[in-house]
Amino acid sequence: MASARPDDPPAGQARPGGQRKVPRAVREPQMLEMAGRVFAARGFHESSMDEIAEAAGVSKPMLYSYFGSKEGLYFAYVNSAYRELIGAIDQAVESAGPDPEEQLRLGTIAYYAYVGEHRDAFRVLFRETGVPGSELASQRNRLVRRVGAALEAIVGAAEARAGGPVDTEALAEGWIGAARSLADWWLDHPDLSAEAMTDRLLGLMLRGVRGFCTPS
Amino acid sequence: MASARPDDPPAGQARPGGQRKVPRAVREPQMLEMAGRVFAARGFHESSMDEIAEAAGVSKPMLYSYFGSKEGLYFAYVNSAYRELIGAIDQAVESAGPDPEEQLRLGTIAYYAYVGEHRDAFRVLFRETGVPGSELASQRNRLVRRVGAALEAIVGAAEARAGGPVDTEALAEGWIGAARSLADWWLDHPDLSAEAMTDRLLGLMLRGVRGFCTPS
Amino acid sequence: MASARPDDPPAGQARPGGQRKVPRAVREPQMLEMAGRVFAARGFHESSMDEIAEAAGVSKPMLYSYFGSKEGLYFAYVNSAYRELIGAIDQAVESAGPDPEEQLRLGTIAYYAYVGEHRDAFRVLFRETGVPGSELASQRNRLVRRVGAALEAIVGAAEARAGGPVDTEALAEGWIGAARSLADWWLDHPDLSAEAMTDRLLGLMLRGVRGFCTPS
Amino acid sequence: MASARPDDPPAGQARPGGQRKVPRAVREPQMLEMAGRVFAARGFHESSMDEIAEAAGVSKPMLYSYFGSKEGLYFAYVNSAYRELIGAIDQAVESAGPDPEEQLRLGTIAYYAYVGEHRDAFRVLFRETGVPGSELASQRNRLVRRVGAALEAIVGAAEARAGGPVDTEALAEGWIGAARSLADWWLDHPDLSAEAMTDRLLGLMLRGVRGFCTPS
DNA sequence: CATGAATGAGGATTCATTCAT
DNA sequence: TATGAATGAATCCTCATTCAT
Repeated sequence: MASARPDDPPAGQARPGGQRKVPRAVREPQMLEMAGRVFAARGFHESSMDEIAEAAGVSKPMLYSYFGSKEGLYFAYVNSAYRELIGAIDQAVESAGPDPEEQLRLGTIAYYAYVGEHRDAFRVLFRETGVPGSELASQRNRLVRRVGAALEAIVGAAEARAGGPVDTEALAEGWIGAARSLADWWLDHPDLSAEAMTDRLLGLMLRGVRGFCTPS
Repeated sequence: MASARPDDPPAGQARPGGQRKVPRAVREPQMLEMAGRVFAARGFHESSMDEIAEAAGVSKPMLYSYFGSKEGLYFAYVNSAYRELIGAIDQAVESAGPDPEEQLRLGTIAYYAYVGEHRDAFRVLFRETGVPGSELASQRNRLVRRVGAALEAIVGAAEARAGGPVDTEALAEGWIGAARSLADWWLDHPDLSAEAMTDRLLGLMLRGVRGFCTPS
Repeated sequence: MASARPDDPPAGQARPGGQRKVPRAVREPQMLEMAGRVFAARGFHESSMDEIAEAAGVSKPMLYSYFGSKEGLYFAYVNSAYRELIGAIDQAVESAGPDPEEQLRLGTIAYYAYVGEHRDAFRVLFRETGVPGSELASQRNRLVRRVGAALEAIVGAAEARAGGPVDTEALAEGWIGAARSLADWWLDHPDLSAEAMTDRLLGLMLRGVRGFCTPS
Repeated sequence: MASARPDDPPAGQARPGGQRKVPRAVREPQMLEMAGRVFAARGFHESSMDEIAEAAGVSKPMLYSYFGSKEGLYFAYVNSAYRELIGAIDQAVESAGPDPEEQLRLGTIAYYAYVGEHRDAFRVLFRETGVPGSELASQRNRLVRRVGAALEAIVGAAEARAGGPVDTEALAEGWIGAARSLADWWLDHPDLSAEAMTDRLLGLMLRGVRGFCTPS
């Protein structure tokens, strides 16, 4: 599965020498950081404790002494990342006034700001990695293009002044993401019909799509 | 990681006798079907060819002779599933008239119908499996609840007549899914600011959310 | 072990249609010939019955029905090759007069002529060891005895005071080893004739053989 | 192919307790030694890492951690053996005076002495071909060049009018082939000393080499 | 605190070989 | 006769995990 290595994790600053007696409070974040890079680059299963240990400039027994197991390390990383993300969002929301829409806007900015600054964390938290996915792109793209075409037709080529094709692609991605998540949720609430799910999705998204035609 | 096995794949009908000399055209779909079940239940990496072979009532060398490798098998399944899904959507879209919104509606129904009837395929195609995910739920849910609260506030508890809390949760899931997908797309188009991404997401979703307050 | 593939075996004439009902006397040599090519190119262990069957344009069960096993096929090939080689040498020796040195010379020419015309056979016969070789001993010994007889005649039973039969056998082994190595070297310097190779070998060895008669 | 197991490799001293924490410098030669026994007894392909590991009283992952792969282990063994052999020969040659024939004689004695004391190494080095051998070429060539140099000195650069370097190389190949075959034969007639073997080889070959100087 | 050394367990893959047609 | 389909049995190799220092 050589092709699955997206990009080798950026080698890390692993101070060669590896000081001894570094206090836990210092070493732990270092290890988490490097673990995150490796997890992001390789996915959970393709990451080996060996590589993480080396990247972090630590010996494997250290990893185990700190985190207990590979999963423990993974959870520790995911948790800390989630905590950071949610913390950032909470702070942004609090800094907003009482207007829920403003809260949503600032929270979303915080979300994207976090994603922009912590690509690795985002990859680990939200992206499907660790599955031989490269060849799936073509099929996935067909789906995106299908949806994109329909959305473009709705938006209307004429009115789509600023955006152009790229915009519609992003729209389609968002649409599919929402559809997927709703379906995901549906799997745990199976007492609804496909039509009901469709109503929900359209109810949520269609106005927004239409809105791109007319000035808000 | 014994606890990570979500639910044992439904055992399959693997006729113990395992007929010999079944023509290829018959055996291949059987194998794909069972492979799908196992992949859906365990994820790619946790699925072993041994288990798949046993579930399919076939010997491992058959799997290799038909699909070449574990990845080959995975791709074969994913491809056939994607093909089915896209085929179903295309058919639905064609059966719709020229109205793009109607196309979108029927396509979406087809999508959910497919998901409803092929849970395994959906899991393999769209769900991140194969990562020790169970314990992440709590964190993820905090995020959903944050968004859900904001959305609920917008929708207004008073006006949320029919939906109730579940609806808002679904809404939040959809929102997060869209946000995630847009972020995913952003990773490949990094020349936009976090604010620009936020504008996109709000532009797409906010109207829809608002719409839940007022009769469409 | 990709680097071990010296040169892909020359693809063979495997008639695509694969006639049915070909009499054994015709098919068997075809199969042996192709088997030899593959064995020579890959070595015994790296050759798969699949590849041989395909190269010979036959199905694997045919191979088994004719030769019983992979080793059976290998032995059949080696045997037939040895038989050819020894036959050629015998004929050359007989065509020589009674002079043992002339016999040796003509026999050696025949040896190199055979090697030159049947590179594959040479490779299989003399290059590969580390192979289920025990049963080949009989054939090999015939070759040793041939050479040994000629050498003994040269040395002269009368003068061979100290050495006795064992000595001549050792002599023959040494002779054959040198001949083999020179042939090996010839494979990489193919611009010499069989006669030239024979001159080299005789020039190197004959004096020594003669020397065993007279006090050094 | 049960009958193909010539003689089970001599079981080794693999202390059942298998000490832990043996330093690498100690364990590596142990492993090589046992690997050599197994390779000699079975040949490369018939030797399994499982068996070697067990014979060496080590776990398989150790083998891989030390040598990387089965081929790596094989090369490591062959290399060390070649180095030893060539070292012994070099030392003997240096201890000889300036006379090339004496050098050849002492070198040959060293060769047979080594073979007599390291049967396993000899078997692996010279019996097995048809083995991932490409990288062995360099070592083999060193041996050829050693012998070639001595022969060339005997022949005399001055008199070697026609032949040139290639000839000497062929001569050396022939010499080594004869030496190897005699050693091979010696393995089955072990009641001779290394000196006796040397006498035989020199008696057979030396006159021929000398003959290249003077018109026959 | 920190690690070099070691392993149990299991996974993907291949191949000689044989039915059933 | 001839073969497409099928498999049991290994083999190489990797990895999370743990002693002993």
